[in-house]
Amino acid sequence: MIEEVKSRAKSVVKTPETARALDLPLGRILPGDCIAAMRSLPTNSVDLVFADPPYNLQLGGDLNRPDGSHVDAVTDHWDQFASMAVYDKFTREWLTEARRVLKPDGGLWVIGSYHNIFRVGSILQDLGFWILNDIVWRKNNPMPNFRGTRFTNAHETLIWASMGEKARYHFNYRAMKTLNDELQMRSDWVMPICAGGERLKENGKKAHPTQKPEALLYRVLLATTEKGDVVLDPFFGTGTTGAVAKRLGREWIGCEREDFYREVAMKRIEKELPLDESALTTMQSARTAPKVAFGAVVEAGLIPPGTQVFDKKRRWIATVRTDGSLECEGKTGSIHGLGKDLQAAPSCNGWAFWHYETGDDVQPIDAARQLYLLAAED
Amino acid sequence: MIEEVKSRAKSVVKTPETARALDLPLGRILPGDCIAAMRSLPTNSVDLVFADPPYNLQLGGDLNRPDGSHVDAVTDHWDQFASMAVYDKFTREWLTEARRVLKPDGGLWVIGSYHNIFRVGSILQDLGFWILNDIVWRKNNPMPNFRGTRFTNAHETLIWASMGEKARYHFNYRAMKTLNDELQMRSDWVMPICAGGERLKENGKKAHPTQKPEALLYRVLLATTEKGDVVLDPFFGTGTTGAVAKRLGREWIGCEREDFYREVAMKRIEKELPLDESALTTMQSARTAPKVAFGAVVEAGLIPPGTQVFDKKRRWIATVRTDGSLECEGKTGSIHGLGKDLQAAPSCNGWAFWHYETGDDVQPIDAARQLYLLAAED
DNA sequence: TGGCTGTTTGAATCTACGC
DNA sequence: TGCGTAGATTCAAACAGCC
Repeated sequence: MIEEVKSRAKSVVKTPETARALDLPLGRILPGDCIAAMRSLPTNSVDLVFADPPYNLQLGGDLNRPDGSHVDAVTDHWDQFASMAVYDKFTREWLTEARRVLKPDGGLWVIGSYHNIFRVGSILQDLGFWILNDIVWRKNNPMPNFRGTRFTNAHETLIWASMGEKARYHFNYRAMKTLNDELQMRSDWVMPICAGGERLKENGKKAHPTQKPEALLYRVLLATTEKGDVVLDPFFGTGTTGAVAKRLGREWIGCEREDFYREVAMKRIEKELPLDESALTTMQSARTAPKVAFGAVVEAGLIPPGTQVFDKKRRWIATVRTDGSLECEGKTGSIHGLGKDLQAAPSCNGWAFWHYETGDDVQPIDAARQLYLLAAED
Repeated sequence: MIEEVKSRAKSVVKTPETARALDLPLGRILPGDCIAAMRSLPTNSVDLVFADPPYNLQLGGDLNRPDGSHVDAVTDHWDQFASMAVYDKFTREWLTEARRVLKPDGGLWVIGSYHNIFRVGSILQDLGFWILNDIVWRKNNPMPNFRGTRFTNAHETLIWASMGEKARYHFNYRAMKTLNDELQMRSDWVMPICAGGERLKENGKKAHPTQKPEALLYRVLLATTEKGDVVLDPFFGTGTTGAVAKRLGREWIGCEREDFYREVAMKRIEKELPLDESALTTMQSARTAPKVAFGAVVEAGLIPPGTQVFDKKRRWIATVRTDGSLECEGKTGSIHGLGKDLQAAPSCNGWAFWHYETGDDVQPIDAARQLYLLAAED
């Protein structure tokens, strides 16, 4: 049996029931300003924040300088500076609320372009968030630069951060590797822009100018949340985050000030169907890094007690014992520990270090672990 | 003293003579701290600043690969800063000097990673620079994430900025489009890291831990400078900027406080040969570069009829025919079409797929296309 | 010489858990 | 919260060496 992953999955804690006990407005879009809306949420209650903040400076209504004076024309350098200060203040405020609402092991994602992402990145670092990666969404079909004055702006940037340098966070390494054809998922993601049937339209016009592709949210949520986690999107728009969260069995909360977007989003999410339990469970088991004890592989008879295992160059030959430990030249230990000791190395991955004979072939004992995993799925 | 800028090309203004009249230390590496060194340069005198500042990596303990080998990390003293505030102050100071030294129509490039680029981007915006693009250097061979804790950090970010929102700047749109097979050059550039023969070594050890690939500087300088322009690199290191500038007929000035790096850089740049006049003229020509048919390359004798071309692994060897088509195992077709058919692939870039022998070297046939383009116009 | 195999290496904020 | 220990973890490209 695959042993339960206790700490990372935290399946006990992360149930919708727990979330509801905190009186979270799950599956709802809070109206009004997102900063005020987030203030109504309890502290340490949310597992992930995904934010797609505006980066034009029209933050609704007139612009005001930090001292309250009115900014009338964004033309001269002072006014650029003033409007930038307004944007920074707004950014600091919503990030501060996001930080309060997040659990200590929660995650933060923000997407932006060169107009705003440097402001956002600096401010979230100043607030104590710890950047884990910056991700580049490389667009397959970007808008060309019609005037030929710059490089075609063919990407957007996402920042993924934890609550602090020492904070825990969730990363489903295996799921990402599986998604990427058994190679580590990289920091550059190639995806088309949102178009075609996925693009929401009302009366033939696109409902939202910057609707994000569902594939983007799919990867974000699969990588950094568990089933049942609560995802908050402070700039909900037409609800891509909510739609994908519902599909993947995650709980969601949105904030959106525009009535029209809230209506479109609710209509959209109602139509969304969650993947059924078995699909999610399969995904879950594929995702939670299946820790297999070598002892279980021995127990299953894939590498019986007494088998000789050896390093690639056969400098050391060890004997497998009933409890899954190894014995070599009078020393004993786990597959990792003994490999480490014999080589006098700082560390050793026993699965890759030790080999065994399979018929006419020699393979790392990791091959037996793979067989074990295949058998365990049925 | 500086003449008014009238046109984009400004070939009359941008001569080394003008620069020398300003007493610029062209072709020299200024020792000591770059901020002090830049203070010795006249105001409004430089056309481009390319900066590869310390990233402030803030690494933890040692890191080993899964095979137990040790990762040679960037632990040099020049990358250590006491705090983010100290790093910000340093960044503001060198950017301020860069701004003073730059001409009103000058350009600024900075390269960094998520550790520092958000600080740099924010500060340069605060100083009045106007971001024109952020460019993503997507590495096709990055270092993996050995512990499986995050996404593979597979890119670095460059910021390209002008002196202000209304400032003029230089962008060689046509040269970029030609370089990109007649498609607009995008904001994501795929290039390998600096390795192999290009990587400078002293006594068998790498001379500099973070040497940048010449291809990167080549594209930067070709895109945003003219022949004869003055390029300043405040973090010169082993002189990639200087080497490529010299090759492309640009003037250069470096700042570098480490004696060892200065020595290595000067030795390197002395060996560098400038491209000849006709090649440079072609490169900055604003005239429409024709899309090159492989047949034209054959016709020009760069790859004569009868030449054997082959894929990198030499699975297929084809013969070049007079009309620029290929023949292999009884099949014929264009460089793209035959490559596609042989591999049973959905598409194939024949310029990159087929290779040929050049003296003692093997190169993609695209190299011949580049030669053709250089020679095509006087 | 050539093909094959094994080794080395690169801007990296790189573990989890129990006591 | 700090420390000790068990356990898990890599991709592409350039070289070097060997047959």
